[in-house]
Amino acid sequence: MVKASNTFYIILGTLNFGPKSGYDIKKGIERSTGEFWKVNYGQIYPILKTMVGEDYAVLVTGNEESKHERKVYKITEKGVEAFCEWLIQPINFNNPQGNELLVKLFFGQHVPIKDSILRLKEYKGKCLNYLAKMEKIQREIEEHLAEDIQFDYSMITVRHGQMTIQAKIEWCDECIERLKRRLGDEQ
Amino acid sequence: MVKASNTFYIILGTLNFGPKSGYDIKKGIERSTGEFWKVNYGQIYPILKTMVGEDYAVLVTGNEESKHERKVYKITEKGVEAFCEWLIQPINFNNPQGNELLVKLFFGQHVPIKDSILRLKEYKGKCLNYLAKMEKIQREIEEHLAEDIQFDYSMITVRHGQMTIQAKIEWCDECIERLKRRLGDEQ
DNA sequence: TACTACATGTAAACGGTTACATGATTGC
DNA sequence: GCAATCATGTAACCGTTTACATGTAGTA
Repeated sequence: MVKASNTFYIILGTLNFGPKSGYDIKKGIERSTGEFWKVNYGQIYPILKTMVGEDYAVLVTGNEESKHERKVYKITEKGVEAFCEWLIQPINFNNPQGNELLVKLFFGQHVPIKDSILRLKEYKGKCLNYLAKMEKIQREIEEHLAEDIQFDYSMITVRHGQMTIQAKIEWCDECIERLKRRLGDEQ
Repeated sequence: MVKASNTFYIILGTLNFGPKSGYDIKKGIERSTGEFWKVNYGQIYPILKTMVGEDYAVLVTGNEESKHERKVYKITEKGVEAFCEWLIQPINFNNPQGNELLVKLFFGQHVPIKDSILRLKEYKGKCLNYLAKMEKIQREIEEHLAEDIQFDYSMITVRHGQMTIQAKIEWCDECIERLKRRLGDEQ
């Protein structure tokens, strides 16, 4: 298996919903994972070329040589395998490029539900640690920066950290509940 | 003025709190803006070199030629000017590299309080629009994806968007209140 | 006719990350 | 003496963004 970027696999995952052109892929990603992982044509077209070269996808309509004709690509078996393999790889929760957790949860139908729940629990744990760290920083600011011109500006950033992380913790709980319910439905 | 990256100005802003070495800058950024803007030595040292070359900073201790001696840099008047100029430039709220709004609010003591409030109000407006968009997407999913295997996985990502944005809206309100209080204290 | 959306593609530039090299200082 | 931390620096690499080039199809 070739080592490839997350963007490579997100394109592969989009193709896994059904055959698409580069243009369709862009629109599709904008409507689905676009809020937490962005792609542009400068990445899509070269990646599509590599995918065909490496047999992760095949051209189903359009001519390979023509430059302005719509070309539709279909994922291959090898492509599906590589995509599913990538899905179960560990997540970098701090990737500044985009939200890997959300991307992999979005494609969760190709992964055991229990694994998605486990990921959410792992992430919730990290959030709780982070929240404790933020609260410690807040106390430090209140001790060392009280009366300082910087006080309010430091508090603004710390409160952002606390409030968004608190929301993520609640989101984890909601998602875990949602997936547990589905786990129950299946049996 | 030279066009420079946000990282350049964040380093300049850190230096604006007081003279520091490259090592200090790294530690300082990790403790302050590190949660929403990361830097590493591969950026810091070359940038510091440029800063001295362009007169944004000067070396106050240590020899320019030595390779393993601690070097402390101090921001110049030109550096302060460039930093303040950058601070008032429009923000790209969608920069995936880091959170420009948080960075510029953090350095808010060098900007009129009213301008920081205005920025928060502008951002809150964008959040409200985004929330409306998310709620529309949620309705679309409920209409078109009900009973679909993808339903829960799409809901997970949409709910993340809704819940984190809701937290950001509340954060904006809290920050606006905080800064208004300070505006009152000044008079 | 002109505008908009559809559609593909490349090259250069940009910025950030990683790996590596080197050495000084502090505390056990 | 050894480990950890302090400390500076470069080069290669990687992935994303931007600018540019080109052309088609539908519609007002």
